[in-house]
Amino acid sequence: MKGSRLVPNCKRRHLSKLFSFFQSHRTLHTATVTDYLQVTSDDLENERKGIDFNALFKSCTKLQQVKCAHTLVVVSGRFKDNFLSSKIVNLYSQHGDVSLAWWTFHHLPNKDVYTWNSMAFAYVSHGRFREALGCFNQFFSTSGLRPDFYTFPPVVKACGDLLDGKKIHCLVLKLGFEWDVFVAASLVHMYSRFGLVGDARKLFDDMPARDRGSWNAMISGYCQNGNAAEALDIADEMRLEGVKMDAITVASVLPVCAQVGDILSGKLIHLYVIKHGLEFELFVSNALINMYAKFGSLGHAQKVFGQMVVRDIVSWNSIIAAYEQNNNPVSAHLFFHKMQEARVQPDLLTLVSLASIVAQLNDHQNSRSVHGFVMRKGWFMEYIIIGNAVVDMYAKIGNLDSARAVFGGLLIKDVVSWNTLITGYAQNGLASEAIEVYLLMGEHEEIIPNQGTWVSILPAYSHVGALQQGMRIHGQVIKNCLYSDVFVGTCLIDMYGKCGKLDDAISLFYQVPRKNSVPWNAMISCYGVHGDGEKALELFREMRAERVKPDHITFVSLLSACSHSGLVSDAQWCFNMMEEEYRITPSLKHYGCMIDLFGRAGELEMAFNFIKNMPIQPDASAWGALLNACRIHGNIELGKHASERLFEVDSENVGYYVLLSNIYANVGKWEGVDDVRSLARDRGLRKNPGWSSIILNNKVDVFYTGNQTHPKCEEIYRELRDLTSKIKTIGYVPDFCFVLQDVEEDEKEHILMGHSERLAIAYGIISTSPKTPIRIFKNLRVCGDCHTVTEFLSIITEREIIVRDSSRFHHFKGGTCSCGDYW
DNA sequence: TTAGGGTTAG
Repeated sequence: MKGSRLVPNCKRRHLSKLFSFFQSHRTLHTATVTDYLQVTSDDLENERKGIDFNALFKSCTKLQQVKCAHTLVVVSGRFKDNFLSSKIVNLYSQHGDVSLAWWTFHHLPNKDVYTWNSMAFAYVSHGRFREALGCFNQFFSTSGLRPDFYTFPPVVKACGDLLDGKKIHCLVLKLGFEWDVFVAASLVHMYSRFGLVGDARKLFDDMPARDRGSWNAMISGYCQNGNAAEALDIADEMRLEGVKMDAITVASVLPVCAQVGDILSGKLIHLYVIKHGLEFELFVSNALINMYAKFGSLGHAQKVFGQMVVRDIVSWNSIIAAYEQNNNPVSAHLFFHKMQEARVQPDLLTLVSLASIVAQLNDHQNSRSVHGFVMRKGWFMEYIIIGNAVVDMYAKIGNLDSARAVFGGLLIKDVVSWNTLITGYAQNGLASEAIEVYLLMGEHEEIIPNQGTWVSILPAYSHVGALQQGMRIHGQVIKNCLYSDVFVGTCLIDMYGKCGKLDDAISLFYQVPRKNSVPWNAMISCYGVHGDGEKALELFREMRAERVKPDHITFVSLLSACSHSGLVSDAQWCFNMMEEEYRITPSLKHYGCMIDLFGRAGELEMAFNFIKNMPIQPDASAWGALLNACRIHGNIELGKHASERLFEVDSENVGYYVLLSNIYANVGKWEGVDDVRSLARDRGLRKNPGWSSIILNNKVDVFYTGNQTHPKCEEIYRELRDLTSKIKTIGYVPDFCFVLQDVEEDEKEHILMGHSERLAIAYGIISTSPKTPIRIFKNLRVCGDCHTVTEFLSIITEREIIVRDSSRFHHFKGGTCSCGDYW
């Protein structure tokens, strides 16, 4: 290397490294320095005298050319100068290369306090807290020097736990540095960081002098502990003492306004920001974007973002997350593109948002790209958050195999990882897999279940009707003092309701906070499932009396409850109120409920007119509801029309073919049944995996249709054959229109016999003592033939049989069912 | 010459 020839006194190895850096900086300034050194190469000793070292060094530092400055120090032989070397350490700590900072520091023979402080600070500013503390300990035990005011603040910041913090605090007291405003502020912050905000406040109150930094430390202490009221109070106190808020104060307080939903304070602070010219501060703008995003005020968030002169990765992440978290993945994705156009490199949090965007868009192709990008970056190894986000992404797009694979590959799993997978299975209707993962999680003692766990597992248990297991979770919830949590409470209400324990659901409902619509919706839905529309309406009136604002889900539950109970005029009252009073635009689900309501009540013309007048395109559920009504009331013509429209929008759902075939069969039009069968066969039926579950001795047994893998399979089928021949003697005739396969009658009977609820009922009969009631849970709706069979079974076995299907409870007793539906 | 307090998270 040229450089090493220039300065024979310097260590060749170090110089070559430095000069390669030096040469890579091809700025005008470095070129000047290089030329200057070249000229002096012939007789360094003589020429050295002529170099205006100080001027060059100053220019280098001013232009942040730290490597040039470093080279200058080394080639001029001044690297043993504490002042200069410490300056280099500081420069490196500002400009990225902490290892070069250490190298400079390490080769200084006689380090002074300033040098040690600089090195510790370099580590702290790079987040390498353990090394910073190590540096301090070494300084304290080996240097024999006395720390100064500058020593403590970075070291206090580096403390990883309360014990470290207290040790440093003792040392501060022992050496008498506690009244320095910087030292005191860092201690205040340290105590708040470890949750001891009271101790922090005591230190703050004892301070003889406070500057803005001290106030900021105390305010941020409250903010980070979620004490919003105290934070806002003390900000007020600060104002009264004549200390103005700066960018740091504002950036600390804004997230708290968002946290506690105090939009008024947030907006007042925004006004303050504008008035005091803080709106172009990066941290302030970023905090404003985040606050507005949490309030759902995307227009304001975008306005702040648009007015920013300088944006960093946090600004981009914030605006992307703003749209992503307010369910606007398209705009979020657009901002991601703009970020790429601006050549800003995405970081971990960008990818966390992107994973969610991809999931919301159900974009299978890009889900792979996100996964690949994260893998190439090696982030899975280090950060749980992104691993969990990818698991969640796959689960949300229904790719549970990939979700499971990514989950399995995570080196570290936390409770969120487990919750994510459980929720993924549960929300994709795979309740037994969700339960399996939950039980597996129980084998890992280090994973402590939390609110998210209960909220993910309870719907799975209620889905399969596992009352005992659900009750056990209720016990754990009480033990963990989460019984007043509105989300856990709502899941418990739902679980008791869906497991047939309506009374328990109600008493729990009156124990949880009922300020928002969530628990009300669950309870209204419970009444609906149990066929009690009147009670659902009564509860809705109570909700209005308590001034709780209903949402779109409230009305879906309510309308569906009315439709099953035939409460036509009440439903119309609700439907009108939804738009007129609550300004909720009806969605397809609401329209579907209304069509179902008119249809069940026999008002087929009204239902048909309602569809024709819909302001949005009717979907399969709308036509499906009409088709079902046609089946109930035997209207072939309208049924045919409905099915034609239906098959235009969804030609794959096997259930609709069954409905149509049933319409023809009910009026003896067997050629129509045959037509539907061949139509279904030609189009290739999508098989709906139907299952039923039964719980015996705290164990859930799940039966799939046609399932032959159960250990007691033979006994079950034998019992079913016996029972079928018995019920035939008292009038049962199999209804083959529920079988769409074009096979012989024997085979059709066998297919019907394999329906999952029959397997579950037969298993219940052979496994329990006579006359014990049997409870079955089922994911789809009970087919008409199974309904008839169960009515007969309730006669010959003298048992109550309770079947909860996807929409309601059927209580069979003495040959009749409580559901009131026409089969 | 060096220090404290600040924005995004599954």
